[in-house]
Amino acid sequence: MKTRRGTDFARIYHIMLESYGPQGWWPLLRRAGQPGFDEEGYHPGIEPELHTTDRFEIAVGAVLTQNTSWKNVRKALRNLNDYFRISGTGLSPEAVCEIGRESLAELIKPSGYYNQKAGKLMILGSFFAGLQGIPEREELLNLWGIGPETADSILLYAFDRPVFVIDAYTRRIISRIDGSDLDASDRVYHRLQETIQEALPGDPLIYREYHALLVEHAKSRCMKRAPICDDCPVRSMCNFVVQIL
DNA sequence: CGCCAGGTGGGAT
DNA sequence: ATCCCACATGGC
Repeated sequence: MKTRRGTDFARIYHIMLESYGPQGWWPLLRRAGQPGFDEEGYHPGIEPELHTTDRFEIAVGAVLTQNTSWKNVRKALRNLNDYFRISGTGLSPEAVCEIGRESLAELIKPSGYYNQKAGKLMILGSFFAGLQGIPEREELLNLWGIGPETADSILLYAFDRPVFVIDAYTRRIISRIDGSDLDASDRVYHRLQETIQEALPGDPLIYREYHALLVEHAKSRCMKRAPICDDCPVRSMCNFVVQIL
C-alpha cells in the first residue's frame, strides 16, 4: 500500500538501461523498416521526429493496448494502416471518423474488446481532428475511454510531455522491489507517478526509456510465471529476492 | 486447457 | 470510498 521511501528510482533506471539497452519506444508500425526502425517499428538509439500521423498512430495504439498484449495490437494496427493506405487517406483522425463503427470494429478485432474500442477510437479521432497544438491532460481524461495511463502515454510518447506512465508492470515491479503492495487505484497511480517524477529529471526521453525498460524487465524476467531472479540486474535492491532466499 | 495481456467505465454496496 | 463486473482476441 505504501511505497517505501528510499527506493532509488534513479539507480534502478541506470542499472536497467545498462543491462537491457535502449528500447526504442514507442513503436511506429507505419515506419517499420525505414532507416533506424526495425521490422516492428521500434527505433532503439534514435529519436525520430514525429509527424502528425505518427502522433495519431501512437494515440490509437495506446487505446488499443488497454489490457491487451502488444502482439494483438500490432495485428490491429497493421490492419488499420493497410486499410487506410489502400483507401488513399492513411490512418488519420478524419478517416477514422468516417469509416463507421462497424468497419472499424472489424479492422481492430485482433486487439480484443473491439466493439468498445471502436467507439473509443471514433471519439479519439474526433478529438484529434479538432486538435491544435498539445492537448491538456484534463482534456484527454474527459474523453470516454481514456484514463490516466492512456492519457499519460499519449502525452509522453506522442507529445513529448514529461509525464511518467504508470502501468501494471511498473506497479508490480516496484511492489516487489520495495516490498509494497501497490493497487490499481487512481490515488496510487498519482502517488507513484509523483514519486518517480521527483526522483528523476523532468526529461521526456528519460521517462520514455524508463517506462519501456520496466516493461522489458517485466516481460523477460520479473513477471514470468516463475520469476528469473538469478543474475537479476536489480537483485541487490530487491525485497522480493530477499523473501525467497 | 486455463490464464492473462503496456485499462476503463459503469453500477452496486 | 471500494469492490465487482463487462469488455474479447490470441499467445503461451
